[in-house]
Amino acid sequence: MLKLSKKTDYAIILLCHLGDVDSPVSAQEIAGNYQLPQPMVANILKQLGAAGLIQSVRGQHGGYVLARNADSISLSDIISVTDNPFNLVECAHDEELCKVHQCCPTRQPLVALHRSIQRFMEDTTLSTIISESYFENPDAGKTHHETANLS
Amino acid sequence: MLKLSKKTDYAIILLCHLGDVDSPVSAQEIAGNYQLPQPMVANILKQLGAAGLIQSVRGQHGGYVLARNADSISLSDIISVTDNPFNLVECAHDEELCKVHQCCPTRQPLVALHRSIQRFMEDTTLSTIISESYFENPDAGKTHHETANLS
DNA sequence: TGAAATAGTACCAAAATAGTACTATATTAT
DNA sequence: ATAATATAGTACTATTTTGGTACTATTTCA
Repeated sequence: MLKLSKKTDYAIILLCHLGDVDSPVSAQEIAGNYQLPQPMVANILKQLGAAGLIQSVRGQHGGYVLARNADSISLSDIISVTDNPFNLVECAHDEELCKVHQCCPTRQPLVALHRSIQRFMEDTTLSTIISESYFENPDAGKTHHETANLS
Repeated sequence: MLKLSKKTDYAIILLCHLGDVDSPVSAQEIAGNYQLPQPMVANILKQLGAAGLIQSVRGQHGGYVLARNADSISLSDIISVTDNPFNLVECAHDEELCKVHQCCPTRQPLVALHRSIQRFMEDTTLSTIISESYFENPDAGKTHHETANLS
């Protein structure tokens, strides 16, 4: 239906939270904070950890911290973990998947759209998202980053 | 999973076909031509008809023709019929749907992405798609239209 | 009047999404 | 030591969406 999954939606929220804090944050803590289902949050954090976007700290006062700088984590990275690698149309990365690629009218323009969205998602980083969210909810003053833009 | 449904994919193919022909084309004819399941094709055409994008001609030599000019049918129009109205994130058109809109970091950047994609889909018309498909499969010579572009 | 087409609706199966549960392991405070 | 609190890994379930089918009625024309 051409929308982001809740998993991705949640993941962005979680990562933004981690980007704001230095000490490890637990799944419970985040779930409580944003009123999200705790097991879901735990699962997503596990996946993000396995993918190397965040680092886990086990034990009693454990939790998660970002594994890299917030401006080197792109929206594309996140979506690759929580959805699948982005593919607007199946044939976007493999022309042979198309039954009618000899005469398919859709490939050219849809692949163009695919690439544009892809680039946007690569250019939009966690830094971008965090700074924009401050712009909207200015209860803290942080530096303002450049925003990737499609147009 | 952030991809177009088959229904949308098929719809674009069907509409492109109709855009190339003047006399009514039947569901069977198109299904056969592109090797798509006939009942699916019939259903999609029904929906496109109900939505006013194409016009039906009943009776023995009936079928469908475009109801309007190909350059006044946008990708957005098509997707509205075959998927749902496009919504990258639920809150894109209704902020109140967001449980955490007080502190949600995602809204601002994702709504920006939403709007960009939306605009692209409004700017890309059936004409665009048809002319680009000729560019890729040049077995006929037609005029070349401007292409909506995200970047 | 029969063949070929759309109109309308209802249905079904498979796949994806959203969310849960359980067991094991690591860390630390007491 | 050990209890408490955390992640790690995996497997499972329910709901929703998608993809596709079926059936009956109506229209048109040869």
